[in-house]
Amino acid sequence: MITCPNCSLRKLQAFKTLEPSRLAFIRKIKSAHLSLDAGADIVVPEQDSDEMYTLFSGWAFRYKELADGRRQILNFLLPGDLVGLQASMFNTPQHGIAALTEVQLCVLPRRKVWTVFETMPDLAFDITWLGAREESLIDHNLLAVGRMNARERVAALIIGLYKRSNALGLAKDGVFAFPLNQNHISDALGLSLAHTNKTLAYLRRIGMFTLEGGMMNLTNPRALQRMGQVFDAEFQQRPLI
Amino acid sequence: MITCPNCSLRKLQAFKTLEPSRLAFIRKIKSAHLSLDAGADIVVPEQDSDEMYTLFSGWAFRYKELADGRRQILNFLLPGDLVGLQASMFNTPQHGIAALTEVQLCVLPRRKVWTVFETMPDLAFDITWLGAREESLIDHNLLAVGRMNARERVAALIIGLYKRSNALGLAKDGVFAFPLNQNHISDALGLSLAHTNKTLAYLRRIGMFTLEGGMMNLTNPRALQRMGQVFDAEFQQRPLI
DNA sequence: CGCCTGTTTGAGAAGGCTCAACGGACGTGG
DNA sequence: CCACGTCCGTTGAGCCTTCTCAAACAGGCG
Repeated sequence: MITCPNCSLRKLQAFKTLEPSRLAFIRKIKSAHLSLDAGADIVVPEQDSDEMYTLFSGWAFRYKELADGRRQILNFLLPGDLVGLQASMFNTPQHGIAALTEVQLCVLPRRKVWTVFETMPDLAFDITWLGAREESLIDHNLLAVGRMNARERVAALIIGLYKRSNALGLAKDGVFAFPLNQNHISDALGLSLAHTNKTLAYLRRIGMFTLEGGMMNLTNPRALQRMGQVFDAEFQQRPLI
Repeated sequence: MITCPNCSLRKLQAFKTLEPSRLAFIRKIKSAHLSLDAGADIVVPEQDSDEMYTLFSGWAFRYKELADGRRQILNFLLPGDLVGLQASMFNTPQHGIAALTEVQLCVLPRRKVWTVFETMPDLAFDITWLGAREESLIDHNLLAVGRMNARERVAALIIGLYKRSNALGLAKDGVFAFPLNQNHISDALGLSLAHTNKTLAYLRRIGMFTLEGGMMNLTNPRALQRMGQVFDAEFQQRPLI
């Protein structure tokens, strides 16, 4: 059941207090729910979109493409993430967003974004904070793609997704759902498909993880974290204001 | 002279209207100016900062480093850009910001950011928009670093900086100030210094540009733009709200 | 003059790429 | 129930873009 009280946004420490008045307001501006199958387009590049979303359940990813088809995945979206903030701030989005799994979205009409800023400054602040948080994730991806070798990149990606899953209560004892295929991984890390496969095989061989049926099992999270140079501090909590 | 009316923010289409009341408000929350020499740290990673800035003049850059010293430049900051929005939204910044040239900054105390959201929703919206714009620039960098070869990356960087300079009125006939050295370029593009040098030499040899005394002269902007696959649409204007 | 920072150039190594083929799992239709 | 197509993961051979290491050069400054 899709209801605001159990929205993952609360797990991100955003929308902390949920007084009746805020709840009522949120309910009023939220125009609908939306369910999409895995693979569906949520935002299409260059195509105007009049909506912004919140990801209630499932995974999605943001990407850009070059004219000849080369694709770069910019970041992955997990429950509680804002979908299409950038798109809603510009006239035409310069990136695409697609569903990685089946997803449920809460729809916020673009015009209403302004209403939020006008009438609910703390909510507006939350939106800005979520935007800054996404940028921080992209920063880390850029560091990985620009300055890490293949092993380090893969390690950083896996650990990063694990930590985010964990913060949402979606991981247990190093085990969590991992819906990416090797194509997604290679496009996220700027590697070729073949080399991604070999790197994954290597990490598996040295006992870093097992992966079957879409479930990732980290068998040596310490070593993986060290290899990926991912620090807890990267995953920040909301500030006090 | 540092005055709000001639701030480059206006050239970005932000802070469009400048009525006396807004101007007075901005002046009130702006606590000081700050001048720093080239090379100075503006934000130090992991070190709490109580201030956010607006870049009035000069260039700066945001970067991240790995434990062993490998550095990735995330994006460059030009006049009118927000400096440290992310840092001000988190408790401790995960990136550093350094001055590339001599810079002049307008200081906005971190606590006042909340005041802006509370009392000036349109200004708050501008801040969020500037944040989304920065993210969009990083997106493009990530695409370049992840999926372009060395020539394409260098071309994309040069053209991107040219377009931004041009939008600020800082370029004329393909000529503009280019304060980066090859170390900055290589760290921004995820290339080694040696290969960056060879790539630049190649582009110069085929007549794409000349560079002397810190002035970049684009002698074949068309070809350079094609090589970098940079589109005008990447540099968006503010939406209508 | 000597030093420092930044640029240039070369030789050799290698990490990652391309191309190609194969295998397994799964779903569909005859 | 089997044949087939498709999607995804796996593996190998050879190549090439980019890296590393090293050295030398140019300009500015105390």
